[in-house]
Amino acid sequence: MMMVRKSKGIGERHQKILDFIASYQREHKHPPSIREIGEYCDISSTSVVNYYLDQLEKEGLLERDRKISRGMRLVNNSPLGDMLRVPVMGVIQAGEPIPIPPSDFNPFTAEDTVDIATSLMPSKEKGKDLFALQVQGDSMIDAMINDGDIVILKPAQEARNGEMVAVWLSDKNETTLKYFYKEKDGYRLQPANPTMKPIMVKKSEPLEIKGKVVMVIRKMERMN
Amino acid sequence: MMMVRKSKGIGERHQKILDFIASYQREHKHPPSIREIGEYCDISSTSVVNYYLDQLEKEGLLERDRKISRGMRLVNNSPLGDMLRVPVMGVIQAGEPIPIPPSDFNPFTAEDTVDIATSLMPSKEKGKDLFALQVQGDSMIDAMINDGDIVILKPAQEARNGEMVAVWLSDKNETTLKYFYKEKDGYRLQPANPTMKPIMVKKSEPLEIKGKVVMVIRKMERMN
DNA sequence: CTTGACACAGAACAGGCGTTCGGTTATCAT
DNA sequence: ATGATAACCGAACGCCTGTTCTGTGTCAAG
Repeated sequence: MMMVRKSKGIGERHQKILDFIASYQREHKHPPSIREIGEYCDISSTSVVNYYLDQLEKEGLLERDRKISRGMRLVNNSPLGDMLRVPVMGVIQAGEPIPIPPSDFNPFTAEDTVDIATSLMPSKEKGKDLFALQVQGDSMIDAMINDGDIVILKPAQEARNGEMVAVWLSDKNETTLKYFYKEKDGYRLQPANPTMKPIMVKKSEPLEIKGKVVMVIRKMERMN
Repeated sequence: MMMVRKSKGIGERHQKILDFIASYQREHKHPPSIREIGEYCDISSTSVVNYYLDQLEKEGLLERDRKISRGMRLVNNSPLGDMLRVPVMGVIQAGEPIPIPPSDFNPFTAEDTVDIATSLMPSKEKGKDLFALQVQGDSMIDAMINDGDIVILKPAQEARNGEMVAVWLSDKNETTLKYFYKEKDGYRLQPANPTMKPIMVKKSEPLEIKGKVVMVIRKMERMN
């Protein structure tokens, strides 16, 4: 019996071909040939595979370089995207100042870095001046940040309401991560955990904003 | 006159070939053929290109799939490009079951995905069966996981002590993320936040482990 | 000077691989 | 019934492409 597609949309077999191309590309680092597609999809004739590839191309899901071996590529997502290399400047912990990179710092020569896909980065923080810190200790726990977490920061001296910032309270000799709110009589540092009380800082008290938190990454690595 | 290489290291021509392969790959999304390399590098014989490619392969700068058209790939610098594409299967929230991908699921054709650099992945969880869920609501707050966070999970039906797991408590109709500990009389589900009390589950009560949490990602996106 | 390693050229061979074309079967509207 | 169309098969054709083999000129060591 025949398939029931009748010219509109994408059928099961089209999908299977797309899946195969993607996984083959992933595994072999180059696209499959028409005959390899046919073998995987139980299509005995190369002309039928060609027939389907033509349709996929018309649907805009595939690009083809005719006459070139394996000259096809999936056109939707860009699997080989770019990523940012963010330098890990050190650790952040209560009672210690926050290390800040010098302006001429080159992330590619840094010893310790983390790679972040640009597709993961919020908004337009794609600038290259980002830096990362590893959290040490449980002191940030009211910011929903655990021991060992990696926080990615964008250097900043001021912040808008609702942004999470890294602040240095010099009189308390304390480093902390909190949501930042400006109020009439000073600043409110709101923990991320809503069950916890905010810290109120008067205008007279010193408060240095060191950076805005852009992202938090927690790796769950346990034992062996 | 001849080139002056004499068997050791990489010469000017090797470098030109590597550069060409890289730029050709960027432009065409697939590697060049031997003859195309020859044309660009002013090498009239395919055997000479092959000769150079062999050397590059011996140097470990190139990999080749013999007999396969354009079956070569640069192996050296991968500061950019080595990432996992993890499908976002849906949301996780209290009172809802956890969506689990079918075994034949292909992440590369998924509509919603997140890209994670393999360098960020813990241990050897580099398998392709990972999936991601977006946290909805504050119910996971005692697991140090906030509304909007992305959790990356590895499918699992059982866990070892100390691992963070996604569990489905069918009698309480509740989904939750907790650290897992097996004890004499049942299981202890320990919140990540040490100021909070654990949940004790008796052996008689139903407890379904759905997956182990491998990573948590929090994007701090605020206003515009 | 001889020898051998090295860096090439060129041609021929053999598979790989996309393309094309003539047929076949099933479904469906006319 | 009949023609149109979609979904196939198989084989042949021919370019694409990697491989291999023979040969040539250079250069340094013995």
